[in-house]
Amino acid sequence: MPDRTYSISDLASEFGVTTRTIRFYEEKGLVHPRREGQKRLYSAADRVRIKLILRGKRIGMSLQESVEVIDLYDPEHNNEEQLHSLISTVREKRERLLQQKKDIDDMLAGLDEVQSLCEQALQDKPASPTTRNRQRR
DNA sequence: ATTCTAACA
DNA sequence: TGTTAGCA
Repeated sequence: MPDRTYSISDLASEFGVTTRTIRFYEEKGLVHPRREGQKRLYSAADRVRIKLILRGKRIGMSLQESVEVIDLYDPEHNNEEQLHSLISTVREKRERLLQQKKDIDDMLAGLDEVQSLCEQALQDKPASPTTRNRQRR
């Protein structure tokens, strides 16, 4: 049954998002589920597409960026122009991640310093009565 | 009970 | 995106 279909709530609950989020992606043209009257019917392919979009979101990609990557799986768009576009996107993504890594390392260093000062202050000061009570247990 | 559209926060 | 209203 590889041709199973999913309701919008099926996918929403599976991916931990609201149905609004999935409809929102459709508004943005990220997915085009087929309809059965008014109701949306998502195919296994639609499901994968949404999964990839959410993954891209987690690693900081914009919805548009995710679409660019996802479209590579579509033979129709594997032309030279698209590939150049993707290479450009990947390069920019790499630069952004490196910058984030630097910012995180700097902040981590700052936190180490603060923690060190706090521990130092506790060590140089005699334990308060309440602290002694906790230590006794 | 579910889903849908539309509109507003 | 969340929420909410009013339908089907």
